[in-house]
Amino acid sequence: MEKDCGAWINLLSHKVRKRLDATFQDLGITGVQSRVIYYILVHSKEGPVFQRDIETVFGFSRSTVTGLLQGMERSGIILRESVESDARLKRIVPTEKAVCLDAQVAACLRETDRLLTRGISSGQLQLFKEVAAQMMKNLDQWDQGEAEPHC
Amino acid sequence: MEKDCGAWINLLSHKVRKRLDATFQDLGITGVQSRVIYYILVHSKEGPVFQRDIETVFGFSRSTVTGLLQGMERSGIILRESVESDARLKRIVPTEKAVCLDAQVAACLRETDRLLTRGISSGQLQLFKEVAAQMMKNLDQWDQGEAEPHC
DNA sequence: ATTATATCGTTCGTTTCCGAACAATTTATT
DNA sequence: AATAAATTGTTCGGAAACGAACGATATAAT
Repeated sequence: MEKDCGAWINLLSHKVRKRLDATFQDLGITGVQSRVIYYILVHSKEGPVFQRDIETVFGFSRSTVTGLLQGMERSGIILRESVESDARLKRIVPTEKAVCLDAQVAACLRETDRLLTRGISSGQLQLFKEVAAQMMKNLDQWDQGEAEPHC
Repeated sequence: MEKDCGAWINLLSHKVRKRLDATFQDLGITGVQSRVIYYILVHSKEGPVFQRDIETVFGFSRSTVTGLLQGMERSGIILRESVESDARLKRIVPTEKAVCLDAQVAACLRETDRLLTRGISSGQLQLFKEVAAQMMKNLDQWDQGEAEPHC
């Protein structure tokens, strides 16, 4: 029985998350949180980061982002501040605690990526990313269209 | 900012699941359930299927499989029967309802895979799978070893 | 035979994810 | 100016995933 592409991707994704969770357990944050906090740390230097940025960058749904950030606020690694210029928005701000984790988080993410791509040439990796990008495009196109006939 | 491999994979995985969920909504089953029921339908012809088979094939944890199958039993697409020869095991049996869905499920899974791989040559796809396999091996190796230094 | 070990499934609490329905606010239309 | 439409975030219920701790059973070791 041939395993389809989706199954491959799902399985791989689980394993990656599992590894990330284990890696960051000592730091008191989860794998997904590590990615989000890293993004916030990097981009809040350049300008304000809002919830909807997390949505678009990570491809999470609105409600997912809400829950995720609530958890992170509870853990004390971010704050969510109201914005005067637009009352709908909330600015995501990293706390002291998050800034302290910065170097460690970055190192862990790099290390995990190194492990993941062990034994894979940069050329192969490049093609892998290209294929992944194409797949993403395919799914997004369908998502936009939405009107395609169900099978 | 370079997006790391894990992020790519996670994002892609979500989108695939989303698409599968939407596709199977009309049939009253979820995306993951569709994969599992397909596996069961195919393999229960050859011999009994137990929960642990689902574990190994899909890479899910024990508790995940329990919950998944409980949901499927509640939906009436499978039964879980005790086995006389070994009281620990439970045989997973597809119901009438599941058998009726067989062709549709198979078609939907194929269709989703077709959409996913649109615009990707079979050579590229082959390499994609090889890279994914290597990544899986890398993660499994670490999982076995476990003793590697945390970053 | 008894004890130890391994296997299989359940339960519990938690995180991660979604869609749908909602409220509040901003922007566009007219 | 008033109404319509779009954007942002929340809440709710549920599915999908995990680890840890547990009980029951089967197999191995002594």
